[in-house]
Amino acid sequence: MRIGELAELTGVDVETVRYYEKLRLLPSPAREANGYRTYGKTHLERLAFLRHCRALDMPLVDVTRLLNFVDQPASDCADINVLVDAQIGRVKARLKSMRALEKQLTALRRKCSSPHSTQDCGILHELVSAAHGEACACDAVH
Amino acid sequence: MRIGELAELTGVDVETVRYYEKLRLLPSPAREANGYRTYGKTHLERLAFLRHCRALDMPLVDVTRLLNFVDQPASDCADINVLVDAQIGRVKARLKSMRALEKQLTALRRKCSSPHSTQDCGILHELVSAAHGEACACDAVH
DNA sequence: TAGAAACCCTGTAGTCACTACAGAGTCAAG
DNA sequence: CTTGACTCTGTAGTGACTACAGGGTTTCTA
Repeated sequence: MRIGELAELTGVDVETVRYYEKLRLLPSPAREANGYRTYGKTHLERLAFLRHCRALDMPLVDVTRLLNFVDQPASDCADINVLVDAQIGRVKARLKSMRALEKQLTALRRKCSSPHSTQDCGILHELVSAAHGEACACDAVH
Repeated sequence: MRIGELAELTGVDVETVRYYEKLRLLPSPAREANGYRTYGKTHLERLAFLRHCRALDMPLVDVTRLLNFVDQPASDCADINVLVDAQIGRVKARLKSMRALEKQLTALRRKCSSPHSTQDCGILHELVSAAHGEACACDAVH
């Protein structure tokens, strides 16, 4: 299997496959006589695993560590839980701030419905007020 | 006011203030005889405005455009709404995927509670299964 | 069989919004 | 007088890619 096919099957960009190889997340594949990379089933699986972790928004350093665990089936799995828990923590925190953000933005948006000159724009007015230290619609929500 | 004080008042890192200046988001301040930057009230307000927009997670290009609107009070504000709406859209989309992500991760986490060898780890097993194209706990949720 | 389109290679630079130095000068307090 | 805190410029690093530039190879079509 050439790099294009592997990329197609996993939904990864060709450039990204090469990028993972450079970072040693994927083992260097064999080469054809012309220098083209050839991949096997193991590469496909490892890349699918990798993408699955990335779909869970795990940083590549964590994925690297998970892949090390996969390579050493006899080791203890406690560290895996720590890793996943940390990821859950990150996601929860981000989720919380995103929810606040959404409220702030919609509150701000309500300040201006019909188009008029920027001089009278409620949105801009709110944002400028904030610069003067006054209360802003988007602060109030929080 | 020197850069340290400005940074203190706005809660921005000193390096970041200089960074904003380099990107022309902040006008170049006057200099003391020794070359130190001196800032006035307008700088403070502009920087506060900037940070407020950043707190709403707006990209700096959008902030630049908003600042241009502030500088030209006579122009039409319809574009501001477009800009804010786009930001709301981005946040909503991100929120949706973060919610799904949280569910996926907690489903995955449930696969392994007590520590054992990685060979038998439910989490790793799920992740590897995914690499074989099988259903995974975290897919099911979605 | 010629030529074009699609693929592959390496290497480097760009993205975003900072952050972290290195290496130097300046200033205030003890 | 020296220590520490501040300031300066400029460059490089972060994370996870993405986008070339400038080549070579393969495959399809006319």
